[in-house]
Amino acid sequence: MKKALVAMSGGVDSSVAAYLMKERGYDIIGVTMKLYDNEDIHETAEKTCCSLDDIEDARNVAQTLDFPYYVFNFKADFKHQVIDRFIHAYENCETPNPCIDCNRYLKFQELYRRALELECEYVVTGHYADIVEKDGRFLLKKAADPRKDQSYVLYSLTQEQLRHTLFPLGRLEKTETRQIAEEHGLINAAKHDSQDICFVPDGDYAAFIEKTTGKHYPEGDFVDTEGNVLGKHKGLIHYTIGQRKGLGLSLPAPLYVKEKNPEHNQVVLCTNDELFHNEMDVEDINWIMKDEFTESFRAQVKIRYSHKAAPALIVPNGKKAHVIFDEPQRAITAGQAAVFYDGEYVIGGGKII
RNA sequence: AGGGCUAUCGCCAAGCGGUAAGGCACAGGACUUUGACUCCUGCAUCUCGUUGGUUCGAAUCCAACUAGCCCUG
Repeated sequence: MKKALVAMSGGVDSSVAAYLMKERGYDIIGVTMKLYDNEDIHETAEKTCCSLDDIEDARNVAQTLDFPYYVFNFKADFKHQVIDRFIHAYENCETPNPCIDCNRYLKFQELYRRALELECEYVVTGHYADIVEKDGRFLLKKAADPRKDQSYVLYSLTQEQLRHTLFPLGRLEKTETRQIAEEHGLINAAKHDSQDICFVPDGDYAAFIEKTTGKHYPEGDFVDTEGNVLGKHKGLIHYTIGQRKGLGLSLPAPLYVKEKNPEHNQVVLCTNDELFHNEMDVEDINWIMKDEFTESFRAQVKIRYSHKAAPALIVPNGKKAHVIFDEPQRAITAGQAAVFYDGEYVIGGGKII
């Protein structure tokens, strides 16, 4: 019997993933990755992802479905691979996507390694995405439910990882997932979807960074594109490209963050129209469809999780690429992931510079 | 010291005698496995600098006062 390790967050999705694996006849082990303690994230209440409640939910599901369940301590890896990268990105005036790092370094790297140690052939998660094999190559494909598709956050998966990963929910609609959970008496059938950064439950990521590093990020000037000072900002880490809310400025019209200037510790503001650009550079690309691309090609490109993929010309150069959109895109932001699609398939993706 | 102008929500700003537009900011919610964006709702009523007056009725007219700005000496 094939063995699989199911990553369980305590939510509905991964619980149903476990159920489906069991139904397909796999010998499964459920695992929750303990990513941090509440004191690590400056919280006292137990109401965050991977909290005791979530672990209890996952354990409960494992009991209901009758398979072994463990909690693995990934605190050190999470700190090193996710939180530290998150903080460094903001300190470098980039805007990180920690979920992507968590997938890349924890779920499909560290957890996969542990799976091998446990002689599991597969790592299973509750992501909404699909993996198909074509001519010996494993391709990452969008989920059937376009509203839940998570292929964007999985672009970093290598051939070896894709070969050893299963996404049982890839062909399901979210409503079907909840229905299955309900039908089989899973305790979290009605549990709300997770959202926000799991280690910043109150959403105030800047406060999290300041508490964690103990640093103070100095105040500076808001300036317009002409260099006129418009007011004081609270420190560069508080802002990201395209941001409107929280500037605290009252002006005749809304202004948005155009760019951050670390040399002068300034935040440059502009109108919405001035946020659109049609070119960008991407680095650290993981190519999925082929080992490498040498010719320019056309693709649809997503520049943030909830972005409608936009048509563009990709000019590859090894692990980097220059991207030229047909139509200018709003607030192209360094640090965010750019993922290239060929229809339903992920061609590859990398980090916007 | 004279002369002129202006005083409406935290900021900007409509209103010109008939019973307080709008924008920004802010708050809450929706959306969302990232940050954002977006959308919805709320946000001046012993109220329109103060005090009086005219009027059926005043933020809107009149007077005085107060404050700020400008000009002249």
